[in-house]
Amino acid sequence: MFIVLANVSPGDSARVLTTRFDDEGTPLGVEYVDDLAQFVRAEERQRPRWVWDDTARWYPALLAAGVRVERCFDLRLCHVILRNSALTARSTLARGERNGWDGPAGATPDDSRPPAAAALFTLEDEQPDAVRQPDPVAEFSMQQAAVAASAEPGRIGRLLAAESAGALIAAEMRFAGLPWRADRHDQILTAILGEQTAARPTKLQDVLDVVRARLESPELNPDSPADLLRALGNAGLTVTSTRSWELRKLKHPAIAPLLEYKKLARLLSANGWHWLQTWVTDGRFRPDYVPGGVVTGRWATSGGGALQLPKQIRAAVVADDGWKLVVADASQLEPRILAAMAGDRAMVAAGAAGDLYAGIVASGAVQTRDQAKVAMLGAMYGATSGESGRLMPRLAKAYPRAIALVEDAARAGERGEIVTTRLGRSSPPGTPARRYDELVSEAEASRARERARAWGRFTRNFVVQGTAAEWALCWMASIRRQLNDDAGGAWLTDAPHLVFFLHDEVVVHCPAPAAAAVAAAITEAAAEAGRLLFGTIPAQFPLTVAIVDNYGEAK
DNA sequence: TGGGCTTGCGCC
DNA sequence: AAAGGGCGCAAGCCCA
Repeated sequence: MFIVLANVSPGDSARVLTTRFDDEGTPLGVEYVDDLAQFVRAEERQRPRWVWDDTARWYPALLAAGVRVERCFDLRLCHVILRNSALTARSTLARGERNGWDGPAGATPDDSRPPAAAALFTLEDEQPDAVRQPDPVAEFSMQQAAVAASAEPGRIGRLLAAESAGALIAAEMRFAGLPWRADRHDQILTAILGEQTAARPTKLQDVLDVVRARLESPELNPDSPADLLRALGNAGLTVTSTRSWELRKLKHPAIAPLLEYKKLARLLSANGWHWLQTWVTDGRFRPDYVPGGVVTGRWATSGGGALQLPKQIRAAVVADDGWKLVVADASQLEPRILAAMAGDRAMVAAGAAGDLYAGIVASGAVQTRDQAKVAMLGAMYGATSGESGRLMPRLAKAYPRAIALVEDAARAGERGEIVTTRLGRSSPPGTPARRYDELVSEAEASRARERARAWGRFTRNFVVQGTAAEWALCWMASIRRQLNDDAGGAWLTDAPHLVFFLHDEVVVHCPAPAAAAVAAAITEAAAEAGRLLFGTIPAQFPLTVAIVDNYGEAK
């Protein structure tokens, strides 16, 4: 059963119109609801799929009221997938004009945004009302039709379910928060940066003093690339940028302290006391996850930089008393995804024993594990030069199917074609290839070729990164389902629950006695995700699982 | 003063 | 060692 939720009017957020459908899409009736939380709680016993325009708009209030939902269908996220997918390209939805459902999250149809702003999200002026108040029931029907008419309804349907489950998880993780000990964080900062002072923390100031002395630039602002470049030049050091890896090549007594300064300054500005004060409250870090925020299907975050949490401060993530953190990450996920989706039996076999890179070495394709890693990264990112570029042909010889898959994706992108992940997420349209001899100058033709190659590198990576993101969504959805099944009706934060997600890594916060069972569930979920995406292909997705008191202990 | 751009670097 | 994919954020810079 599906239950579609819609606001009755823009000005009345309390009253909700609910429309019920059976599994075949037959409407069963409508009902007005004034206490949504109570309604949802009661209906959950029948395990409906809740259909709404935007999980981030509906679910936080339900969670705050103590209500969880098991399944949902996020119309906005699903619309974007169906709009672009090659599997639904002929659907009415994909062929229709862009409308309010194509707008960014937050520009929801019936929020209080003034008409002028809403109009920014449509290309058509004649239907502003339709844009501001699109009908979720009509949209839902259109999406169901698009899936049903798809050449691969199973795949695209699985993707929509996984994407929607991700939206639920994102809201729940924000609600629960990542356990964060401000006192530990402060200790880490003080140990590395020194005591907080009005100007710079003491250790940061000390190392800056050394840099200024050795460059004989007492006024140097090290945070200004231009100023730093000037000072380096005055000291006889010729560099074109102030990037760390560039500076590392230089021989000069100022370089070591300068690199040290950069490292400390980065910690201070990105995750220092100011960050702590801004993002951590009541012992929890609550980042704003944005499911589907990256074109490849990866999540993004908005504010707090949760996906860039430096290893230096992860020790501040501490389980509550009597609780543990179960930290799991998928080893070498992207190359394994590539092997599986290409059906490259040799590469799948190379990963079967545990370390994929060691397996590649054992096959004789390259000499060392480092070479295997660099060559694989080059294959997935499109390296053209350096060691990575040189090793690629050897990889192509040993694993022709895997390499052909990424090469084909790159060529398609260069021609301006779209590429598609395992479950059916397609890349945005590129620029159609132009005939270079039509361009007026060789310089212009050269720029056009480079643009095409760059887009090819993007599409090459898209199929791998995007399919890995699908695997991760399925993995996480399975973890959530198992944890929920095992919770015995306990509230979200009273039982094991997901608290963090980082592309190929999850953290579950759980009572200590449950940790071993949680680890087993996470492991089982990885196998299930592999089956969901790749069926009987015997690809392994091994995990590194750690049961720890703080995140810093994991790896 | 504030918006938009660039630079550099953290994560995968 | 430093070429190749995807991001977000802070600070400096530039200009209105």
